[in-house]
Amino acid sequence: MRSLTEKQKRVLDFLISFTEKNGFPPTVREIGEHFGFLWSAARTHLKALERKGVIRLNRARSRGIEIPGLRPAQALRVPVAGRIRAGNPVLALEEIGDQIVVDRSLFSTEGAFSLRIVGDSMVDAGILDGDYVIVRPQESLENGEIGVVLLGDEATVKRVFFEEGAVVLRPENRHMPIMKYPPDEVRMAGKVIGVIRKI
Amino acid sequence: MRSLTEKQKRVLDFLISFTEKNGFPPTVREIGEHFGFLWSAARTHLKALERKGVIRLNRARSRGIEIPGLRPAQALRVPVAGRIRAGNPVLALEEIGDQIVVDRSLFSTEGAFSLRIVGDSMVDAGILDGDYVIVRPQESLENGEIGVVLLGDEATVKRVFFEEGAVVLRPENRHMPIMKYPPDEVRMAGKVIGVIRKI
DNA sequence: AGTTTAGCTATACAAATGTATAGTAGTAAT
DNA sequence: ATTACTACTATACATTTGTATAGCTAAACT
Repeated sequence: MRSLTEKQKRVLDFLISFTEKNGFPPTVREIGEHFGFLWSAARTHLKALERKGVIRLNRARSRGIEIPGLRPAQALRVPVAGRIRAGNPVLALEEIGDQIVVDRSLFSTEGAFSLRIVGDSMVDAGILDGDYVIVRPQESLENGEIGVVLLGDEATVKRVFFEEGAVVLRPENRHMPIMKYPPDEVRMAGKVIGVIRKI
Repeated sequence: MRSLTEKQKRVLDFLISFTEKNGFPPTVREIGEHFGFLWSAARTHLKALERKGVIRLNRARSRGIEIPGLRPAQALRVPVAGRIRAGNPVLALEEIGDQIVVDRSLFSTEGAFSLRIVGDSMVDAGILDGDYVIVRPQESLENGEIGVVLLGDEATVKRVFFEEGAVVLRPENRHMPIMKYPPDEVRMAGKVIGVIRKI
């Protein structure tokens, strides 16, 4: 494949960023408008890019530009739960207000959900008030992992240890007390696999 | 809003699943083909759904069905810089190894980039070793903000204060010393606007 | 000097897609 | 029974979008 000209590179970059932003490729006229020229010029660029093998033009459909190297769904959509209800057998996420997009290469779990942290109980683990935690739903935790635990209908994020006859919930905050519960009073909702903070 | 009929629900479900799968909504003819009827029937359904307030029909563009609540692709791709060079007038990101996808509703800045944190100098601000910080490029910082600072070609994340004749870089770690530099030895690369951690 | 190529304007036309209207049949509500 | 609505067929037409062709200019190449 012959190398691209500067202009062709810029057009290709626009195709990629437009597609990633909108989820679908631009029309020839949108390309022209963006660069300030007519669609026929855009069309010529597209045909040059196709001739050089970096895109494919899918006739017989509008917005039919295909970019082989472009990984399509790099984004995973995660619901932000306002409440979690301990349904049976599965947990029910309630008051889903929003969805946030996370990177599949970082958080690949289908079915993951998110919670907004309220309070300072985990500051020593780098989880601050207002942070989003990404949670992989699972019914059990390893000793010492940070997880989402249900106490009745209350969901809380703590570091979890298992002792004989007790589940120990340890806040990561020197000023807060460790709590112990009988195993039948707590239920694991999932493991915290990530943190996202907006400053 | 009046409730939807069974058929209208099925059409709406198809709109949603098609859009999530493909990234863009179907055409009226694709809807008709899927259900086995003509496009004019699909069109009537769409108008009924619009009348009932669950979708909007964006005239003046093809595939113009908008489903509120279903946001399109909210993904912003952010490069992860391995090095930052203090070019003039702009900074040069070097050794870009990867790109991560972040949520536009959280981090909307075009031109943002990301750095991988090495070390524990910011643990008390909830920024741990291995975290990604999202950075909005800017040449100056407000007093007390967390920013990316260039000392020569070395990039470091610190909380920044300005005193007379000195720039103060304060690590968020009790065991590390505060550093002061003459203003002409440091250069601001950007403000830390977010943190992403994979556990 | 002549030729090719990139990069554009201008315009025409074709195909895809959206929109509207007329009509039929069935169902539900008043 | 009448009205309104759903759910479709059939068809016409408007708009958007893709494609092609004929230029024109500048730069690069032979």
